Amino acid sequence: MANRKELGRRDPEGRREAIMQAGLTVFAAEGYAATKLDDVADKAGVAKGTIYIHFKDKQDLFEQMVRDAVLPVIARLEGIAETPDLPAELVFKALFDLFRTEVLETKRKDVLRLVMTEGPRFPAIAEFYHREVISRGLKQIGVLLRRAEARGELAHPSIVKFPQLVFAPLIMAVIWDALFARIEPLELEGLLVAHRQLLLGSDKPRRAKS
Amino acid sequence: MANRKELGRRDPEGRREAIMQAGLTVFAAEGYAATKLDDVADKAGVAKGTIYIHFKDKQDLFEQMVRDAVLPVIARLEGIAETPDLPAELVFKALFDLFRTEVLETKRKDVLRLVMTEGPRFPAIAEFYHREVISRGLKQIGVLLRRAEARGELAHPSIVKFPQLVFAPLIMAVIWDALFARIEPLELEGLLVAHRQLLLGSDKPRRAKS
Amino acid sequence: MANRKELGRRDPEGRREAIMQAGLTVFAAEGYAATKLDDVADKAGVAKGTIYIHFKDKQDLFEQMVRDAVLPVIARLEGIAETPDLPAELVFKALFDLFRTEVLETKRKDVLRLVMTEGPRFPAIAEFYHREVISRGLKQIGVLLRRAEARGELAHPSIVKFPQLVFAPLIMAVIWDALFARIEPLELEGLLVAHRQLLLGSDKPRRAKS
Amino acid sequence: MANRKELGRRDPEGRREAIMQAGLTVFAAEGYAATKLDDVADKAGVAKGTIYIHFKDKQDLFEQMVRDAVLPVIARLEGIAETPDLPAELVFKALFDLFRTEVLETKRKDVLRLVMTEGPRFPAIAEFYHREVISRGLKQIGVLLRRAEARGELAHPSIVKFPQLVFAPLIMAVIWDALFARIEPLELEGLLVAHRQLLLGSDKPRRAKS
DNA sequence: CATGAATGAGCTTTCATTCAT
DNA sequence: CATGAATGAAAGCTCATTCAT
Repeated sequence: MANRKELGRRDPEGRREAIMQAGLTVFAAEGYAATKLDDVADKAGVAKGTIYIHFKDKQDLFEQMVRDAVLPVIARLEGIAETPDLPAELVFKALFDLFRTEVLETKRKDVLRLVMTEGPRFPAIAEFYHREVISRGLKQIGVLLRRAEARGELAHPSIVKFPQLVFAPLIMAVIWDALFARIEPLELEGLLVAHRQLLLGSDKPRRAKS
Repeated sequence: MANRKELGRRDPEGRREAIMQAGLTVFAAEGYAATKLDDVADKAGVAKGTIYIHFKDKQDLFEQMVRDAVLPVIARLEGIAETPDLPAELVFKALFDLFRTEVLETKRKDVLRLVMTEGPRFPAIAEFYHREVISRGLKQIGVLLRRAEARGELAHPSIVKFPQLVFAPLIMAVIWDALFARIEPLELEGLLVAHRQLLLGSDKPRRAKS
Repeated sequence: MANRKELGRRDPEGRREAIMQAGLTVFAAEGYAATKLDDVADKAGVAKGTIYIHFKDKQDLFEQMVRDAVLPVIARLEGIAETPDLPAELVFKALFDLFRTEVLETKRKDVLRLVMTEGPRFPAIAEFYHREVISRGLKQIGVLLRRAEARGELAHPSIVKFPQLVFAPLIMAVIWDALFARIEPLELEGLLVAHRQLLLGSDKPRRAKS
Repeated sequence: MANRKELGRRDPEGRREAIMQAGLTVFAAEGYAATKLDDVADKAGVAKGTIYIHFKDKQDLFEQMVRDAVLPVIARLEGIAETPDLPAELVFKALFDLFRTEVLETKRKDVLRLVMTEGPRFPAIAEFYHREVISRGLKQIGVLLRRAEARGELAHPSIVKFPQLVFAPLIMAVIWDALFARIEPLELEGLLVAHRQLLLGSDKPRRAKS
């Protein structure tokens, strides 16, 4: 794991990055409290003391790591609702695919889970996440939902008031995966297709009924 | 905090119970790793050593506590789909109301959250929970969904294959509450109403539009 | 050094005492900052953690130890000036002998030195020492001096305003001993005799001269 | 604090000097063990590594600093007893005034205190100080005392054998100042006047009595 | 020479677990 | 059974010292 000597004796940003990467891995595996900075240092290929050059303390490393991992996602959030002429079906597909490939199938999934599990003990993290990710995300989803409703694309208008319902299955998927992946893995793509059909009420099955 | 003297000096089962209650509270507030058995003992009104009379170690206390808190819920799960003649709308309402009043507005919400957050480090807990709660629950929901689909009550048949979608908003609600209750509390009842409308596709709003 | 097992597994006061004794020894030898609680624990014959049962932290151990060592001296201070009819010569002799046998030739000498050397970093200790020892001691010495002056026993009345001059040689002796004992030991008794002669201006030598 | 740039970028001796000055300040404030070379470097306006160019290690810096601060005092010591015709009163006044203005009211007071407090852990320093300052000083004072005694100026001849009594109040003053300056400042000049009167037995007050 | 990031031994403090009472 | 003082293995953090730049 350790890539000692791989990064030149002088590469501050690289070291900082390596420590945060290692931190993410260990925090995700052990949880905040059970994480030993010794392990993080080992995995990052640095000495224990080096962590304290780049971060004030364990908590600072954790918070910086979360912020750092979340920042690139924030940029993406702004652009979701940008092409207003696309049918909602495609937009939601794009949205869920983005989430799947960029979060669920990535280490960012672990950051998301850490936010969920450690957030209650890190108000600063919870607030940051709400402000930077949740409220922005909900706003964007709100735009999408209202536009879709205006076009009659929504299965039911009441979702407009509860945009959280749109991403609830994503949250569940993260949790499910962490708990039950080995016991009963989730068929994620199918789940998201079904969820979209619920949201947008595709007509084919309905017709089949009448 | 301590209810010393409240349990009549001799009452082994009461002590065990008190320890688990105290454990639940502290585990929920601090997380497993950050929980000090000193605090648990204080809150339970017993000496630290007493914990080791009733439980093998910290992990055992945690697992017993989860099991104990989950058991009563299991009993209820079996009976959900018992009255086959009720319309799905009412059954789901009953189901969600049950979950809301018996879990979300109870300390059991904290147990559920502990399972979600600590589960990855406690395979035994994850397996137990999957076996005793999740798979049973999904089976029951599956029955409900198939029955509803047979009657044409479902908004879309694809949910039948993904019964997890039914409780995804409940999971999200637990997480949301723990993270953002203070920042932006969730209007739980409305959310669940909307979710039911999505699942069952109530026609009224649609008609009102046409 | 360690007297492990010598004090019964239950003897809280004994353990506390042993830790303070060990602390005194190590603090005196190494200074506060350089003292390792590991060494204190070893010397006291207890486990490291045991220190934290009896004392909040290292600083608390230090302060308690000083207080504890100083307390018995305080009691004695009150009684110095009690027999007003004795000639000053005898009173001062008794005073210096007391200091010599009870402090300078005792471990209390080390406590006194620790107060002097560490006091600037422990305002609480400095204040405590001033309040409980210095100001009381000066008051008593003041009484002695005024009484002696009234009887014409003093070599010079100006000491009355500077009672610190009375114990200055004692302070010097403590310092000298710690620094130069091996190089050039101080002939303490002679020094104190000479000091008394200075204070009280014994006439014999003068007469011998004339 | 740092006087970066003040020493013209190239001035090895200036840097060495700056480091010792900074060292003196920090050692005096924190004590040897608690002094961080980081702080010394900051205060000196140099990088931490620079200290190791000029000094072998922390201990070397400490010892060099003490030596360096003590050297100029040594020169003065030699000349104290040079004008044999002056009355002892004036010589002692000059001596005490010198000590007061050149040590007690100077940073050298801190060096003196450091020697007293850290000396027991630095035998080299203690020996150096004894050899270069104490024994020379005592010799000079011895000369003065014998000369004064020969002229009948001494209050009592026994001081001749204990010249330490002459500077004991100076030691006490340094300690007192460090501990109690804020609580009960010492009236230094008056103290030294009284001390001189004790040593030399000025006659005026005596006469006033008779 | 000067720098300051990096190192890692070492220290204080914590806390799950034990066991004499 | 119950107690809680005692234990000692960790873990977080510091800081004297080194060395590539």
